[in-house]
Amino acid sequence: MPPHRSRRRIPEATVARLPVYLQILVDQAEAGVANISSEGLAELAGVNAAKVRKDLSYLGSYGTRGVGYEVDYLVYQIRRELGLDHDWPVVIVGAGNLGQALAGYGGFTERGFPVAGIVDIDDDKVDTVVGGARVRPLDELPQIVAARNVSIGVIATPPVAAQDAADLLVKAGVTSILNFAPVVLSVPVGITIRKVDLAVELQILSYHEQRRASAQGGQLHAVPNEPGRGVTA
Amino acid sequence: MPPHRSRRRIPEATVARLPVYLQILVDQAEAGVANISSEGLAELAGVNAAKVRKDLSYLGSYGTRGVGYEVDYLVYQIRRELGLDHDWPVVIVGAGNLGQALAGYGGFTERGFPVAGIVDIDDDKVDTVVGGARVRPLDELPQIVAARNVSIGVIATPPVAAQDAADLLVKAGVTSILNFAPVVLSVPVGITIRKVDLAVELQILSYHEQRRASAQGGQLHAVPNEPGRGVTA
DNA sequence: CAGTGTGAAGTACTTCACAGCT
DNA sequence: AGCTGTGAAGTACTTCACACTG
Repeated sequence: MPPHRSRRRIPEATVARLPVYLQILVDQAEAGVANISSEGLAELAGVNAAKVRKDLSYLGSYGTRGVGYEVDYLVYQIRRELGLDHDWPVVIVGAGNLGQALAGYGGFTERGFPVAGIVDIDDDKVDTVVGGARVRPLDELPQIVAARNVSIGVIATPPVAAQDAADLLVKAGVTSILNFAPVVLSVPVGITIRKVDLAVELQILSYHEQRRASAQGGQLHAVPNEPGRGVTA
Repeated sequence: MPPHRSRRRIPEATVARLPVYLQILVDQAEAGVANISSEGLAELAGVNAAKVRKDLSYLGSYGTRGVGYEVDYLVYQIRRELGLDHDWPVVIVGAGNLGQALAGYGGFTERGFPVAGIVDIDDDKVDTVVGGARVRPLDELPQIVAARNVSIGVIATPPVAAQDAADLLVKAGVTSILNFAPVVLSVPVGITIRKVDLAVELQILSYHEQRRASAQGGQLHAVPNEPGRGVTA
């Protein structure tokens, strides 16, 4: 089998786990580990070894029977499959609390997602500097997207402004959106959306706490590991 | 059927959607809408009507055939099922960029998760005030948890400190953790963990962008709506 | 007769278990 | 002998379709 950029579709559940494996493999490589078995990787990722093997099998046959996987090569293949062989500049809409924290969070740039710009509708926020980026007015969004060839937008606005932000991002040419506002966005077919709602996460924890509290006999229930949610409209 | 706090297990996928329905229903109630059909709610939530009906059926038979659901009553029932009939104070570990943004984000308190405290190991951060909360030293964590009866902890530390933070939270008596650090935590059985990894979200988007770019013929693929990931160790 | 509640069918993902390679 | 890669079995979730009810 030639080294191929695999064209078979990879299950979403697997796509959501590949970044986790990648992170672990990079750490292992830094620690000087050259090879790893599906069982070793599974242990570190907190999943079942069969799942690791099946997940990796979607990339191709990159393991060696009797031995395991070469860490560096796996890193390379996962990166390629995820499209991480080049940077993806992102534009952030909304320079409030969260927008500022995101812009200032070094982890983005470090992991291949440099902040191409951050915009806000509020003139008072424009020209303030957050995390090395100067906040630009909202109407410069199209220029930023065009100039830096941005295809990923991040919405960090208040809920009421989120749909407008989405519309503007799409109009500017962005094709993927990460939405932190607690609203359901509607976008044209072909635009990929992911939503991160912090309150929803806490509410799910609350559900489990509440069950725990009312579980007479106190027998504990296992909640399975589960991947991400995504939408391509 | 008596108004019951349902004891049947609700599928995780449903639990992850209930907060979304809840948000929409609260908005609708505020807009003066008294009744809503599964189809109407589905539309607003961006899901299939059958899914809405099945999800709601896990709570009990709270609809009226031929009419739909009474908004206020549904809000009440979902709140109860999610354990949102009282507040859940949370403690935040790590007062960096993200920790500060979370503490300052009014949405938490507003949605039933007041910040009982924020702690940091760094003395330079201690006593600074973020979002109305004064940062306390890490070793006060147990007192905060005990005093405010906190059962949910939020980890907003750098990756290397996250496992320590988790251990301390568990030792202090926290039983649910929302982890923003990009590491896999290991915790005792019975502790519920949810992880939010911003870089992972972007990498998933990157995958779809990358596929989009290399899709000869450009036929578009629909990525299904998918709920959250959770772990109870 | 509109719209819920739900068995049954369909789909997606997980796990098992083992053949096959090194 | 050990560990991958994968059909097949198992489980979880989604969607259909329709009986039933207000």
